[in-house]
Amino acid sequence: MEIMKEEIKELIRGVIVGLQKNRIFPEFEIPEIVIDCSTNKNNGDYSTGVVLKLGRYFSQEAAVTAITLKNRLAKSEIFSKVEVAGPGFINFFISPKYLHNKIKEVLKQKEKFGVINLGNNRKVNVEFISANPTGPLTLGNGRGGFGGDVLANVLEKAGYKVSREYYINDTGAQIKKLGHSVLGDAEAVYKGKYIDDLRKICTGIVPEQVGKKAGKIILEKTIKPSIKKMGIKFDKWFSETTLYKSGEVDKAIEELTKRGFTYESEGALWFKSMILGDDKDRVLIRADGIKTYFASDIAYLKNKFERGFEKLIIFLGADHYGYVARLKAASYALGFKKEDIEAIVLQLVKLFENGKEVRMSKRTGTYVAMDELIDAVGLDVARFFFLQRSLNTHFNFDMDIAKEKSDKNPVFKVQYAYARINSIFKKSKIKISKPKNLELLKEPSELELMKQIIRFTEIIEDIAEDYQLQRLSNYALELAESFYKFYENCKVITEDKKLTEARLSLLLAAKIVLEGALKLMGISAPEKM
RNA sequence: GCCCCCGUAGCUCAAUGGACAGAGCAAUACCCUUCUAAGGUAAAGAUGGGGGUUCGAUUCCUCCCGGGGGCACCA
Repeated sequence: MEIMKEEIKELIRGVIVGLQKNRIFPEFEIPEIVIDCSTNKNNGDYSTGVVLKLGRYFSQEAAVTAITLKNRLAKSEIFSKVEVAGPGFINFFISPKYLHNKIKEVLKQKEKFGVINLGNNRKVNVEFISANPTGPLTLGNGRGGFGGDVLANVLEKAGYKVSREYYINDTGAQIKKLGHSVLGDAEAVYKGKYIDDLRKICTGIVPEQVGKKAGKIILEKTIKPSIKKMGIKFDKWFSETTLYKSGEVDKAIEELTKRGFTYESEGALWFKSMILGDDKDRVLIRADGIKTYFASDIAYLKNKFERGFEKLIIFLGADHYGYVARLKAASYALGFKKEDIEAIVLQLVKLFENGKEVRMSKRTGTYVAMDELIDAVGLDVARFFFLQRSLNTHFNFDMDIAKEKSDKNPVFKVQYAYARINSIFKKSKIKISKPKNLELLKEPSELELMKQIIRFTEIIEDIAEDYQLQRLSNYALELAESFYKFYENCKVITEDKKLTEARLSLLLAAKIVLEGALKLMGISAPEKM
């Protein structure tokens, strides 16, 4: 299925080329043609300011040039009207006939509607959460969790072959600290009831061993159940320990050395990350012989690329921001491309409860775990709440509002629309499998709903390109709203059998897309509410 | 000191460099003998401040003012 914006883009490009051939337009390299989805209905459904960008190639005013372009474009069946406005915008009004055809496609493709081939089946690895197995998942982990999961869903829909991966830091300093904490000795850092509980099960005297045991229990009994509760399924749980056991860490370090990217200083082995864009060089092997977390991370990076992934998407907490530069440096040093690593940095989630900020820290034992949040507000609300916000802004989560007003949460607005559509189908007792009499749909609210339905593919494309997940929740809300307006203005079940069938056909398309959007977000689509 | 993120309506958040800056919650006035009122309609309400680039800036650059986070032989 072609994306409407792309279709318009190609059309414009073709017309410009034609005008150049006929020497009506001068020769110039055609810039990227940007199609805007108009916010104001008076400005058409879509618009472009491409002529304004071409200004320097024309002696006459932009508006005059735009008119020439417009006259050619107006011949297309896609539009019912094309007009020039303002300084030289070209506004497009999508024709009902075109919309009817698109709705036909939706009914034909059903749940496959929205699938595009942007990814061309390329393998992408999405690594997210990857929280240390030292305690329950926090709201920050939740943000990354939902974000990673939904991005993976969208990328799949956009034609990528996606693998979801969780990296388990099951060795090293954090595990040792966990061991101390469980033992309750002077070097303990983590506190909380779960540590006290672990103390009863994990006995021993060596911190590393106790920590490993405790980490395993936390992973299996706390983290994995939480993730299941969050509605996330990982394709792979990757253990850091295996990188050491297989000798991959040593191999990675060797390779960096072979390529001339390491040096020794003060008894430690350093990686020359500074010449590759990092702030400073980084230690791979400490003076005491212990390899750093960064060393195993490089091995992990290498491992991922060697498994055939063309792109690595990594979700990082804001506190790991500084890590991006060195990861990219390492990937370059190993002969991979920096651009193939895409780091998504999550800004912090702050929690407010009873009007006050709750400082979240595993170390002090004061935090609200993801589990508690889901128990309090439900998975659908939790997901929507997180997904509405851009990942790179600070996010204040107000527990009081989430709890109190949960029945007014926008997610219900979307689900309610879905439930209502179902209700209408139930009442109508008419089964629609093929589109019928679509040409009868010409009310403004009907046309608007159709336009909204068709935008789904654009949303998929946009997100697959810029990873701005909040587009999806916004879209779902807009689609729901279009449905409500249709619902208010157009009665579906009437004496007019043909019109009833036409409107049911439209509703079926709306249902398919609404369900598709909710599914991408991992939110349920209830038959009734 | 250096680096990153943020500052938009009373609150929480949107807005691939485009036209009149959108939602939800809160507040105002209407609409249930009508396919589910968790809905609709009407009105009200915002880009921290100064420069700059541009035909056009919430968006890009710069300075300032606020808030947050990084700058380990920790992970």
